[in-house]
Amino acid sequence: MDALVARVGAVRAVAPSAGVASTVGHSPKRMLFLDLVLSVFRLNGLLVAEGDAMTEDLGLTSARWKVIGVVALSTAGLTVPGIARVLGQSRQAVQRITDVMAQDGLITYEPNPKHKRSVLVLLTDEGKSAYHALREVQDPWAIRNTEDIPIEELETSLRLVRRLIQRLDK
Amino acid sequence: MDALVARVGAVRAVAPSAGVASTVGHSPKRMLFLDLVLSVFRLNGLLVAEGDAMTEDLGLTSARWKVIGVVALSTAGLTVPGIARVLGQSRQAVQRITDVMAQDGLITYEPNPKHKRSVLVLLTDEGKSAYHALREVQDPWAIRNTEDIPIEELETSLRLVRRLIQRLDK
DNA sequence: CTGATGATGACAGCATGCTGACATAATCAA
DNA sequence: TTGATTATGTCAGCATGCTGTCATCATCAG
Repeated sequence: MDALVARVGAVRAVAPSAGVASTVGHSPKRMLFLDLVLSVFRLNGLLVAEGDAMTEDLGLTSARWKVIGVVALSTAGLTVPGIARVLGQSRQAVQRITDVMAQDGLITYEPNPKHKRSVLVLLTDEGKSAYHALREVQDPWAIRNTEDIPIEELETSLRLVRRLIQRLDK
Repeated sequence: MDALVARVGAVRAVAPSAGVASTVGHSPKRMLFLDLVLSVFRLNGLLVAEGDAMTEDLGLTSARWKVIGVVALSTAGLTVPGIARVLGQSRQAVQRITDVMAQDGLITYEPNPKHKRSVLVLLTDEGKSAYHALREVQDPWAIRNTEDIPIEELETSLRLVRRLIQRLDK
């Protein structure tokens, strides 16, 4: 909570008389959690912006970044609802992205031997090229952002986030 | 990366022949980080949905949830750009939310003695009532989601997320 | 084999958040 | 004080993601 209060208080430059309400009775865990929730909101926005900036020279966006990453990890293609399930998004949202990516020649819709209607999404040569170019920007970015962070902290945080995901996803 | 690969692999129910590409040469930290990034995207979506569900009976939404929480923490009001700075969002996005909240009688725009144009956002009685009702749902929710999580893990994760925010916010 | 159930495609509407642009007010340095 | 810079209000357009709806295809129990 301390940091949350500090953030509100820090805005006093604009409204100098603004103080901070009492936080008596707030349990530490609850405050930590609520602060974490707000921080996740904030980090999400920054990551989207970061993804957009990092991929704009490649004809990509943060939304395409998510999709191309998932498709690149599959060897035999994924259906649109399948990509959506991996990303935890609606199939309609993914469909909108893949449709534009297909128009731009990054992916192709190939017949699915296992399903007549639900085609498979595959990277075109151009898509693979974009993915490789993406990796050359994304990997140094990932390394740069973790080089001073102990691996134990990354593991702990990832585990916690996953735990929350699992709990909220029911 | 293991979990990422697992998630892609798990979708084989739809495209049964889909395998997983090689991940040789991927450093553990980088994979952890990229997995964390995707997980933050996912958690963000779930938290937005959770906020919407948790507040829908109160005339709120997840977006109003963020705003009302920040305003409630201030004693003398905040300007719209001030709220935006706390939340790390654009002032235009916040303005849109506060305008509707003002129409709904949850907040009022009061004259700012420190600034002629930039008015202060304050909770109305109805807004305070909504906030208290919100707390009665939000606090048990926060406790429920942290009761089996060690406080050290919450602290570590929050610190890591903040670190990333600070780094990406430049 | 058949009917019920679930999955998918396609279209629509909506909420949220972003950027750009412009005019005006506020602030600060010269 | 003046001029430049910054902050704010306002309007617009756009991207992303959600839900709802409906028709059609797939799957499975009976």
